[in-house]
Amino acid sequence: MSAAKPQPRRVHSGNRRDDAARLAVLHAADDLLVEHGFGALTVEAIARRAGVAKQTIYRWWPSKVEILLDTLIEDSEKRLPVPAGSPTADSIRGYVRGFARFVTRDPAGKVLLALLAEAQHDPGTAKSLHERFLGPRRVRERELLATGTEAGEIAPKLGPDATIDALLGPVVYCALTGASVPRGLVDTLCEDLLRPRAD
Amino acid sequence: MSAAKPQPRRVHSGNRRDDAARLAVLHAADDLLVEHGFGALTVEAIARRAGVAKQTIYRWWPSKVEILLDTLIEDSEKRLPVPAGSPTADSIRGYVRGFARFVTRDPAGKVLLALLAEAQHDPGTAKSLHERFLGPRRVRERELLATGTEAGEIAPKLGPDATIDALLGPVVYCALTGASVPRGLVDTLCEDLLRPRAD
Amino acid sequence: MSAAKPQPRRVHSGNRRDDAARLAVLHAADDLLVEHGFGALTVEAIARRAGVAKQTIYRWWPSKVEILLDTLIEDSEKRLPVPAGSPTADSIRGYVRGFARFVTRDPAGKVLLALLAEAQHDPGTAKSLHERFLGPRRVRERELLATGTEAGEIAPKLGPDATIDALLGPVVYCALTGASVPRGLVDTLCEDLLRPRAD
Amino acid sequence: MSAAKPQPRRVHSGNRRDDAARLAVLHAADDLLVEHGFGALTVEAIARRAGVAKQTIYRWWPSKVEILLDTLIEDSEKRLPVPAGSPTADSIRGYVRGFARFVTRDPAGKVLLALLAEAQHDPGTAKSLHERFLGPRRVRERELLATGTEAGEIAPKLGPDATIDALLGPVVYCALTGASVPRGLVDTLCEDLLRPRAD
DNA sequence: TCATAATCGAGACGGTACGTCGGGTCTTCGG
DNA sequence: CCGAAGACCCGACGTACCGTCTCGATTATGA
Repeated sequence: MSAAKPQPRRVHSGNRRDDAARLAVLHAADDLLVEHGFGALTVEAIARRAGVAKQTIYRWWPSKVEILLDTLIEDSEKRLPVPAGSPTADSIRGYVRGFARFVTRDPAGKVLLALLAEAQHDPGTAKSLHERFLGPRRVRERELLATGTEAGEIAPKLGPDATIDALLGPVVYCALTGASVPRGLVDTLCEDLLRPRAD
Repeated sequence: MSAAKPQPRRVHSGNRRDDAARLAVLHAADDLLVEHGFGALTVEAIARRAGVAKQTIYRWWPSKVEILLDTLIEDSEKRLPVPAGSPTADSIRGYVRGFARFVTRDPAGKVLLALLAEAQHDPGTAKSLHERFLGPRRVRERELLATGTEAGEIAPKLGPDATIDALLGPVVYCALTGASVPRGLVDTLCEDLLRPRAD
Repeated sequence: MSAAKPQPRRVHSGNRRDDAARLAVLHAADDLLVEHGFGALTVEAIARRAGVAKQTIYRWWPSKVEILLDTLIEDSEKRLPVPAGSPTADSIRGYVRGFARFVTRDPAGKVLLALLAEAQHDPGTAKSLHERFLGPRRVRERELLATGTEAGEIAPKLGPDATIDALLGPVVYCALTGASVPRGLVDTLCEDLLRPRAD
Repeated sequence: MSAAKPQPRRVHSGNRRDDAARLAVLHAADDLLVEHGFGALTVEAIARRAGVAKQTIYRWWPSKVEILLDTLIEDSEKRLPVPAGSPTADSIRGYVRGFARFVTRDPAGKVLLALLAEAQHDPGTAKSLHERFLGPRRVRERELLATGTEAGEIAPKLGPDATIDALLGPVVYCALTGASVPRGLVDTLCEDLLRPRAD
């Protein structure tokens, strides 16, 4: 590091999309959200922080919401995968517990909350969030329940969507209100909703 | 010269706060939110629509969020009161059903969703929402459960906050994702959570 | 002074115009102009400083300019009277010297400069300034020259208005540009313009 | 679809300053001053009239005063240059006459009067006006007198600054009071002040 | 080999809304 | 009726971002 070169200025890759710029944007967005909240998440601030021109952002993302969706999708697939294969009652309960942890403690969970919030303010966000995150994930969650039911691991008394809403809803609501998820809540719901009465 | 009086100009009340202006602001905010969404809810737009000077808004409300809170508090007390007196299992279930209707179909419910959303973006909103709406209402909801439990009407298996989160959370989550509350969801939850297994 | 009475609140006189309020306004205007410049001279600031309601100002003065004109007229008649009676060449020169002092050093002179300036920005000010100050004073100055000429004290080579403009103009210009009046300027002009060449 | 191109929208020049915007601002300011006076000369009005964003004005000018100074400097150098080279008594008198015309009849002269006025209200304006207009011009005027004196064309009886103030002051004063410069005033002053007594 | 084409940083541009300030009008209330 | 107080509508202030644009430089590609 020489003092004579204060800005080593990341060199870009010519003709092709610059992946370094892409990552810089994603991380800048993530960091700004976590550090200063959604209010500080302006395109200008992201560009500043990422050391990127605004135009570079607008070239690749239609809005800051899509940036957040990109990070959310990547992170959630790493840190909160929907269990595949043949689930057990335990693994399903584990997923709900993981969801609670994700949404209340993981920085990436803040991104989901922020997008869920922004979706209330802007229909375009709602559409994107459903198409790119909520919808696909819900499909896999339904498969999870279906496979578990077929295998006799669980016997939900409600329909699949109702069951999922009943399990995840309280967790999300707690996160949105800044509360921690009360101890026992997830387990009780899993027992009540996934086991038949005559268990 | 008579026709040259183009400004009938609402007359205001001198030294005291002008209640007509107050109501005009509240209604304008409500209308704008319902008609064009939170994104269009700027102080300038409210002022324009209400026929009021911006300064009059800033004089009485620190932010547009407080305007919405004012309307939410007024409306929710009219349209979704927490049952007082001695509750029955039925009246408690009725409250949860009413909550579902409020939050998915009542225009005033949109205000709650918008504020819950904005609270994710701005800590000040979160604070106000808790202090002025969520907190006081939660107090009354806890009393509802406590009275019902003492009277032997219900026997919740979870703690009061967990019970309330488990009942209202799914409803709020459905509303936030734009889904309607699945038929049977509320009833099933009430049965499971408010009655002991061996009922 | 008792701590229990923080505002001794000047008592007003009921039915008649309150002269204390009138003076408080005039002094407040004067003080604000001298201390913080014309930019700080708002009606609100005058009212604050004078401990007077805005309406009291608007009731008696059509604008802050008229307030300044009131003080200017009062002060200039005290501190820079146009010599009356039978003038000598010396007394005329003394008047011009006095004018220079007034306009460059006397705080009341700042009021004249401010009004002359404001007259460039606002035709109403120009009108008032002429009607209430410049015009009447010019009348007396012309009389001064006329009487002096008749008495043989002076023999102006230019017409009366031209002479006055030529004598006072440089002084005003110096004041406006923040310069002091160069030594010898006034005397030389008086000699050249009031005495015939072959004197 | 072809006629659907309603925005011909002046195209701007990318990374560099848009000269069209610069000129639009200068002309808008000039026009507003002449048409509606300094009172109507708000940044918002200039922006509106010039078809320019407010930010574009604030980007390049610290205040509306500097806009006026820009136009004044440009215009005065075109329409009222200080004679260069070797002056004659006639060319010097011609300059003073030109100054009188400029300040009483040329729209650009109104800009000078407005700035001189605003300088009374605001020290920053005074500073700028001196540094960018009055000072440099005064330097050239002193050179004019010095050169003329050396050449024997004139023999001022007063110092250079006093001479200039005595020549221009009356003209400016007449302009400020809305009067026309009395016939003979300029010529008489030039004769008296630029020629030695024993002429 | 070298023109072409796409990307990048930079940042000017026309806009909209922000929250504040002062202007001038009005009404209430106490003396 | 006067004066203090202060709410009201209005419009300008100077700032922050929006999303679009043009620039000049950089670099991989293919004629």
